Amino acid sequence: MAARRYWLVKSEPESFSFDDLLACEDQRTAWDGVRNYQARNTLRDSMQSGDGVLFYHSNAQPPCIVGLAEVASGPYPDATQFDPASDYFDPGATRDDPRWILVDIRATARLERPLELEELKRNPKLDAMELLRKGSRLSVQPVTAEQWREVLAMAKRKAPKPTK
DNA sequence: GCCAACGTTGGC
DNA sequence: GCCAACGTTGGC
Repeated sequence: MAARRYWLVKSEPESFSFDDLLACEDQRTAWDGVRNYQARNTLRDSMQSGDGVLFYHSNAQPPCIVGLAEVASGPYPDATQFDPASDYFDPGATRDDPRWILVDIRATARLERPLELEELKRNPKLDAMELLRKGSRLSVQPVTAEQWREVLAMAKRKAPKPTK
């Protein structure tokens, strides 16, 4: 059995928040709507059931990591690509040759406190995190085991004093 | 609302 | 294959 891996997924809380995930039956949902090839390849080729997931709120005030989740299925086709009524409909995709793949995500725990982007940026141990790279827009991205541990450790520490 | 950084599209 | 135009993401 392969070692557990770690990931970060972004979601705009206005469209789907961590609370929305907690409200789902079994706290799980199909992580649909990803329409970026690099993110698709990660979902399809690398994510495995049981992997750890950091749940990040983008376009939020402030943007922050709010919770933990896990990959709860293997990869399978995103049904929204076949649905003409969906915003995610892709006329170029067919059931025989699906273009977009997803996995299920299940919430496991809310963080002790939200970790704001600003605070993450100030932690030198997270310098190499994909989320913090300038211009990074990937909505599904890898996290190293060290980064995962550091994020969890930060959440257990007290919030830093505001700097402004 | 602005805009930098990317990704995609399509003419050539 | 190049690259300009356009669309999207997402912090600020």
